[in-house]
Amino acid sequence: MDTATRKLSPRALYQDVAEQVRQQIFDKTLEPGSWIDEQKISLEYGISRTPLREALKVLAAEGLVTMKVRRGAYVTEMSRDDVAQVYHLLALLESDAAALAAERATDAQRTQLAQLHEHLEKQVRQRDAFFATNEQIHLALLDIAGNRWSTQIVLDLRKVMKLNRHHSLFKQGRLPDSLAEHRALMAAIDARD
Amino acid sequence: MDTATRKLSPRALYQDVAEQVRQQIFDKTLEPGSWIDEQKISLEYGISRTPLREALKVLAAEGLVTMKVRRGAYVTEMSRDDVAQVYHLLALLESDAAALAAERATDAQRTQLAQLHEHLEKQVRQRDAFFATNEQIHLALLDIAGNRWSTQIVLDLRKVMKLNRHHSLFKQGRLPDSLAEHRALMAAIDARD
DNA sequence: ATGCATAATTATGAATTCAAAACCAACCCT
DNA sequence: AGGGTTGGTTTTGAATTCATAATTATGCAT
Repeated sequence: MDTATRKLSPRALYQDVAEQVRQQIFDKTLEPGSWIDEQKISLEYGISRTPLREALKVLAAEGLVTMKVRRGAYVTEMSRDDVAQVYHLLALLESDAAALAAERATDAQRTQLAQLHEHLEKQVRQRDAFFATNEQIHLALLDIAGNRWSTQIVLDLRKVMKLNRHHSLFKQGRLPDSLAEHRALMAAIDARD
Repeated sequence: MDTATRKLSPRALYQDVAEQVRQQIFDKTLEPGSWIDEQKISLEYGISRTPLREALKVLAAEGLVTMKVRRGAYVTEMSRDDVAQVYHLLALLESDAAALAAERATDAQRTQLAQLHEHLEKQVRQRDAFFATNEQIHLALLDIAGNRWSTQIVLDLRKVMKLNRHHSLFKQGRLPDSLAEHRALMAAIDARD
């Protein structure tokens, strides 16, 4: 990699690589269950295996890949049980964040949430936009709750959720429920409860 | 490292190293806030920097160390806020696990829990033994709840809790509370609620 | 004497090299 | 013909080497 590119990135190479591999996992270029060929990928990116191996350890910690001794890393496969478990966990953590947010939010934060919610209501027909705003709201709630450990865990869990191909279908079916929950949530936040 | 030792360990070297550094962090050989000298430690262990660096990335993912670009890694410092946040999270996750366990536990698992609880009651005067049994019960509950993601997160959070020196004092003051909670919990489990 | 600039040192980040374990296939023996 | 063994190939695991950024120290000028 040329020096000019390096200068512009405040991140270490292995972090960039982790992000690229993460994207390849999300867009299914690297399929769940498939082994990750270190040599092939490092050649592909024009780097050595060292930063790639460090990146793989980061991804393993996030749960996106699984490492087997002397066999290397493969993309994690999510069973139906795994999906249910992670979904349960996300619900638990985000409910907690919402409850804390209802107590602690400042007036400015409340108006911001109200705006996002209003925005959401208008996007019921546009799935992608809806999900994007939905995620924004959830992140805002986490931010207001102010528990950095909780936030980090939710971000990681959302990543592994993206591994599952039934993910969008799953959420799609729950769209009306989601909207109802959000309305109840906004009411609770207004009531500071 | 000699081949005989290697044969016996199914783990990779970086995992062993991660465990050793972890212990050094727990027993305060490596103090919170202090920089980790890669060269020094790799010499100390008689290994190269490569597996140590990989181990540090694992520890960074666990939250035990923090990495700064071009500065290396330092042992994470837990602020009072951090401790409160992690404590809150642990309470949330373990309550959830307990609730699930109350629903799902088999008869065999219930008797096992009852035995552990009985054991605990007898150890009120022995702090160390009490904490050990206490932890056993919590792990058993997580196991019964059967959410591997949740279990992994709790294990990681317990690790970072050990960073804090006020940790044991904190728990000490809560010992009677802890016992009361456990009694309520056992009642709930008996009632399958 | 103090402050800034520059050089030397030190430590991290990455590439390369070396070692060894696992996989695969061909061959031999029963 | 089938199964096991052995040799070769491939890939991972770790050590070593090289490059580069950051820190520290030194010297010069004001």
